[in-house]
Amino acid sequence: MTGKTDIAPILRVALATPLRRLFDYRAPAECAAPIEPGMRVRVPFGRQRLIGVVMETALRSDLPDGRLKAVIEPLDDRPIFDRALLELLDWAAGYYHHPIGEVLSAALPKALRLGASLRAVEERWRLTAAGHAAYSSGEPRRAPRQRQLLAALSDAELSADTLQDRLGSWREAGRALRARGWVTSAEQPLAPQPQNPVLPQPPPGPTLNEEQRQATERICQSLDAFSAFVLHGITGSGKTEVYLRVTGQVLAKGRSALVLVPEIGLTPQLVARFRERFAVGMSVLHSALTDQERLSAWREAFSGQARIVLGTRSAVFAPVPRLGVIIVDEEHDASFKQHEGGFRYSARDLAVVRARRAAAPAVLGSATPAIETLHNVEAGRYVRLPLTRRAVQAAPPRISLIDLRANAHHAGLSTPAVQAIERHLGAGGQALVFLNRRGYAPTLLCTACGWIAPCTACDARLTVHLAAARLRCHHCGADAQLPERCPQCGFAVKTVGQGTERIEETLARLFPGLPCVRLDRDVVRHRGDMEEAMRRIASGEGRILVGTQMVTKGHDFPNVTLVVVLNADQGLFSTDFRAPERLAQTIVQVAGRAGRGERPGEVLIQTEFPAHPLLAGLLAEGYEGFARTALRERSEASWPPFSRLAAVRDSAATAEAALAFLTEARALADRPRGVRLLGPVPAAMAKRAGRHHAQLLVESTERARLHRFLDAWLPRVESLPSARRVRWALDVDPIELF
DNA sequence: AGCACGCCGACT
DNA sequence: GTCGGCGTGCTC
Repeated sequence: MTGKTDIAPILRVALATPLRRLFDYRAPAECAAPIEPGMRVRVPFGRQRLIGVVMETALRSDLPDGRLKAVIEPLDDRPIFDRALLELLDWAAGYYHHPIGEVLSAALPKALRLGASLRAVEERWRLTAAGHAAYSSGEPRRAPRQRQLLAALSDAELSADTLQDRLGSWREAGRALRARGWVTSAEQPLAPQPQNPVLPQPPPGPTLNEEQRQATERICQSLDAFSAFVLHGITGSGKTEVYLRVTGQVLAKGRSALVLVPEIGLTPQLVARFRERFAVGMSVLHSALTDQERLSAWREAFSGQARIVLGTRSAVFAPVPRLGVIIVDEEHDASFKQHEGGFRYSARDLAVVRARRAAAPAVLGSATPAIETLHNVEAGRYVRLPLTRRAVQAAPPRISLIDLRANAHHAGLSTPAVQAIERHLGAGGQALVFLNRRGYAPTLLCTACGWIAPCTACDARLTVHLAAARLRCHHCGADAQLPERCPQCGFAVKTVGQGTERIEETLARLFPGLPCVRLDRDVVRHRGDMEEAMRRIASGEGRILVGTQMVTKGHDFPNVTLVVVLNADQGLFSTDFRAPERLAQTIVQVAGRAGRGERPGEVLIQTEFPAHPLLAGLLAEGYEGFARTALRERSEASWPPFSRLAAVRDSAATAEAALAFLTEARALADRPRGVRLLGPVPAAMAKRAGRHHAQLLVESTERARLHRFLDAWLPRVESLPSARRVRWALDVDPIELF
């Protein structure tokens, strides 16, 4: 035993297993430097060797000495998670009742989970003296790949990447030559690449209007302490400019900024705005990166080389030394909530917790803040900073309803809507038609026997994709040929209902010669597709734009003067208490696309229920009026944020098995205090991708009670035999219900 | 989660 | 007679 390891001989290690505890290990016998919390270590675990993270050090273990194993080796010479991040993750593990090892695992890029080095290093290969001798004497004679590798290295040391470029697959040969002692390899730190080396003095940015100035000032007044700000700015009011100004101040103080966005693919404009404004390193983290790209982006953040870290959901865990602000753009967006897999967290909520711990401000920006967020404003926890004026054009769009019961409509388009499109196109504007359903039609029906094309794996109908001549399930991805006759009775089939593909076809027929541009996942599949569509719209080549949810996010269409919402009615009568909020946000967001240029905008919403209070309220009082009503309704019904929810969800091969586990779990909750259990019930679409889903809700008016209950209950639920026969997960603060 | 061990069915 | 099904137990 040497040095400091004597002082703390026990390391408590978090491992990526579903076990809710740490594992004690002896520090390795010989170790150059002490191992601290936050460092990765390789440890023996049963018959496996795993990589874990040291959470704490201790003088002794509760385990008898004989059962303790020693750490194999440390992987880091400094903590991969600094103290603040480690504590945040530990807090998150507690809040979301998820095993700490899996939480830490979710916070690291895959390459680092697998043991990649913290620092950017390069693997350099070179010949040994024996290698040079062997090469000169023409060896090896019968292994051409090895001979090529020797030749490549004969006059220069080369990096693994260079070898890959020159020789293709060379690893096999490399291993063989190393075994013979002819070549060696070593890791060498890579010089940091200079970033934005030639960027001139950043542009000063446009003049702020009074509201933007006040918001910026208010945030910048408290850069050294935690505050949560809600930048509530209508579309086009210049939220981004406020983000940029605040970031500028943070950078000037020598600190760094973390910016979270819902989906990076849809916000290239935001990335571009930051890049062109600041002459500092910037790291962009999102799901479309390869493992290696993600690793380098993470390293840029970790090393402090990147002063702005911009990314999607999991970037909330990115290392940001001297964190000075966290900005969450479009904070209401549901994609900030991870709702699949094991560790289900809200990046927006964690951003606020992280900012508090970093004594830095959190800025939550949205035109349509989440009801929870507005409640936090009312409760005085968050400060609302309103931006009510449009930067470019003063008049907000005029919104009206089209009563589908009183107006003729064909193929989903009412006569007033068609006339409005005609009028706006005639005036030189562009029209945006919004329908949240891709494909040609949602149903294929037999005209004789009434057969409807079903998905065999889901409780859903197959969607007709006419151009591709396919029937597809939008829930499990099932894909079949489009039949011409009913497979049951052989009679003719017809399509029923509207999708974006069909709307595009209808509009092409109604407005011949005026090209449509469609924007949905079927059209925008690859990188660059979006840019191409945007170019066609911006150039005016496309006059009518048809799109799904995709058009509500991020992009500006300056010449669009008319927005038509084809079907606002999905969501008006949902059992999910959050459905109205989502609908209102979608309507306001899509309406915000109209008239962002100099012309005034018009928004038409087609509905069968023009008197519905949600639509009426939204029209009369805008999003804020809606939010007031929604908050009152939630309060009366005691839904979140006036109560706290957690959902246990599971899936199994049969509905019985899925329900059986939850029923047993519920039975384990004897006399729960201040907590209600609701269910279990089958999920809304009970069968999905061949599995049956169900859920059990846990509700309490007090967060602390809910969490105390979960702490006691979950370990018992876990040990149920039936827990091993289903796939289950806990979702704290679930976003979608039933 | 992995990975072992351990007992009961259809097969080279 | 074995290969392999998944039930059960354990991992510092």
